[in-house]
Amino acid sequence: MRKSRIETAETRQRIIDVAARKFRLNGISATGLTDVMSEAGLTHGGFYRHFKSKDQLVAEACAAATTNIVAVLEKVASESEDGDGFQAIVERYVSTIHRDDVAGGCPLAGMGSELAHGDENTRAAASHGFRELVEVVAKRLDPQRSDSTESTAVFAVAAMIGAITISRIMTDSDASASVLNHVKQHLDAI
Amino acid sequence: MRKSRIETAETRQRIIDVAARKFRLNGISATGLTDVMSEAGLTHGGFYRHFKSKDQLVAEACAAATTNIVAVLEKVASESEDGDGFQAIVERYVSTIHRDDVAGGCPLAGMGSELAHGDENTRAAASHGFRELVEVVAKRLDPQRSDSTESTAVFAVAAMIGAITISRIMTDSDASASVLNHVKQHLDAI
DNA sequence: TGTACATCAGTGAACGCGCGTTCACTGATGTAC
DNA sequence: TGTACATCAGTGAACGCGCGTTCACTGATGTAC
Repeated sequence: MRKSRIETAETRQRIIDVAARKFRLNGISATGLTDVMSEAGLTHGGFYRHFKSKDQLVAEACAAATTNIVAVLEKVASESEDGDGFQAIVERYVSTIHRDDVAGGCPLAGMGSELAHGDENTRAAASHGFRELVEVVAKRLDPQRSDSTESTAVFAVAAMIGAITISRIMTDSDASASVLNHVKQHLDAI
Repeated sequence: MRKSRIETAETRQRIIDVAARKFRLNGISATGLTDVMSEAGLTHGGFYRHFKSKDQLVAEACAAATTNIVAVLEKVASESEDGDGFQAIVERYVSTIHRDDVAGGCPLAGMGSELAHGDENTRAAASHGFRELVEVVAKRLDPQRSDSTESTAVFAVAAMIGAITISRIMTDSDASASVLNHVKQHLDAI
């Protein structure tokens, strides 16, 4: 039954990707390893050939998810034809598309409150993700970065994360979209 | 063993209060009914004399927690001696004190991502809490409220919730406090 | 106001279930000669 | 390059445990006369 090194690496990556989606979609505590493994096409017993604990998977899934959202925003910004790219980032992040794509969205919004209860490595991965997010935004706010650019970027990212978190809680879909629009408008005015 | 109507009502309230604290501190999924009941001084079997399910408790605990944070901010604003009260609200909400008081803090920050997975009643309670929060802030931004005041308040509350969420995730305590300070400064400038 | 009975808050055991984790086993892959 | 053996990815059963929920029972409270 042994698999080749390439297959093993692919399997490991597949587990991380599935976990990253499930944790965001249903929550970390609410997602079982059996769920993750079966969606990755495996039985749960093999999990510990790849990770030493669920906590380790959580940390790696968090890192993978942050890397992904940062790459998406980087791409969106660099492809934007007019402006500095900041507006394009906001347009993408603070949108109903992002709100409705929980499994593929920003992990800081999708599992923010649960990440606060994570272990050291998980919180470190999430912290690093936040810093990268801030950097992407800061770079687009002002290529010659200063302390105040950094500060503005922190503020913007906090508002973006808060907006998506709230928009996913709200029961009224229109009110939810309206929250996103208000936040978008204020961010554009920064 | 039957208790008086007054005692029954007190017990019910005690369960809600304990739950509201535990859910914020450790997360909703991660908190068991046995935990809640034993901290309320009861055995777990009696739970269903007061609530028909855990979901119902989650919804009521969420409502209780939002009512509480709104009252705190209302009080802080009305007691503030200078300014319009908005600054006092920001000072209180976006603080390391709030960051470190997870069990007694804002439920939208403490269990935000988990509330998005809640049932209809839970999400309705959380949505209502958000609207109240926005109203408290809007009232202090401008007593003669307009649509744009409302919009600014939504933006401010989103940033506040995002800031506390992030500050609790970050591993570096100084960096965490610095995020709060940056957000606080930008909100004060609104 | 006093008595007889119904109600029901709280107890503690039990339910089925899924959790994270461990382990003996399998057989294909990787390694050493 | 070919063979012999060690490694180890994945399987499937099992572990102890805590979960949400149910239930028979208890005895003090509430109600009806």
